[in-house]
Amino acid sequence: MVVGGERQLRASAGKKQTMPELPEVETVRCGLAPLMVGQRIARVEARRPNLRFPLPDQFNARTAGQTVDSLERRAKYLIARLSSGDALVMHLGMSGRFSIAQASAGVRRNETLGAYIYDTGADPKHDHVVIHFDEGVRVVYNDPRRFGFMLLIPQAELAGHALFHKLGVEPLGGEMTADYLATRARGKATNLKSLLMDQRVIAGLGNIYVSEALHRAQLSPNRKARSLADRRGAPTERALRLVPAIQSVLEQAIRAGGSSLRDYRQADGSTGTFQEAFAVYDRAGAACVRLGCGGTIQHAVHTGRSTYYCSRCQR
DNA sequence: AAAAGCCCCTGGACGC
DNA sequence: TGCGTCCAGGGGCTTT
Repeated sequence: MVVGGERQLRASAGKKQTMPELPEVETVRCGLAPLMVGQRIARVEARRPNLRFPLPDQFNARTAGQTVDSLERRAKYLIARLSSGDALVMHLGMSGRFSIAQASAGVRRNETLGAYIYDTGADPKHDHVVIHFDEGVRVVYNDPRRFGFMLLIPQAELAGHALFHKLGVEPLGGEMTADYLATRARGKATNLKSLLMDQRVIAGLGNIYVSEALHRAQLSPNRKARSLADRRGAPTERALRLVPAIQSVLEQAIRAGGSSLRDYRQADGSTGTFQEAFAVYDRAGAACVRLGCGGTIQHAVHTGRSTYYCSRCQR
């Protein structure tokens, strides 16, 4: 696998790219963690001054020589805790991706590299940040649209930071109960799609998985959010259906390695496969896959985002 | 305060 | 084939 000293797969899937949501970010985390955690950063190379936000002041000075103590995920953020006490917070935005390269010929292959390789087939001109590790591994951040960002935040300030302090529950963390959803939805005039997209309510859901979860729960995206609660604020049967629908779709997507079509390649060169299991996303005009439904997938727009749903079985 | 709209950015799809 | 136009969207910010 080590070819010409550069170990970097470059291939393209030739498919439409989708954005990273929770399952994709979790897939990235699982792939990067064995390469980064416990390793010492040799230097960080910022090839441009900013992504969505300016890259951190003294980026290299504050990271070089630091060890990565852990790599965590919160919502769609990756958080690398450094031995300095800082946290490197990374967000992939719409088009962010990581690839991994080994520095030079003759470097003993790091066996953990076999776990996941993210190759992107991405244009190197969008390789904006390169993290060089002592062992010769490079973690390369590529982001054509530059909606992603990286920030250095003292770990002690993470919880209170504007990015995090308003975030809602993790959908897979055990706090997302029907009672919780009912409490947060009670009295809300907005539609169900917008409620589920609201990161202050549930952290990490995005456009694809909201559509998929609503189909799984047989709930219309147009339904009023408040219909998840009854008059006394107790969860309705709809809220009880929604919880396992959200969780199962996310768990299935994580098991499939995410669904981002061109990204997050695994060691054998395969991509995430969950897009093959989409029931509604990007399927406008197609037949509903629910057995015996016979409906047709509709396209709609909620708060500026595409929504896909079956108007027959989602009520 | 809640809800909706705007904007950042680039590549890909599409129409002529 | 080339060029223009539109669309994708996470989330911070602004407006209503």
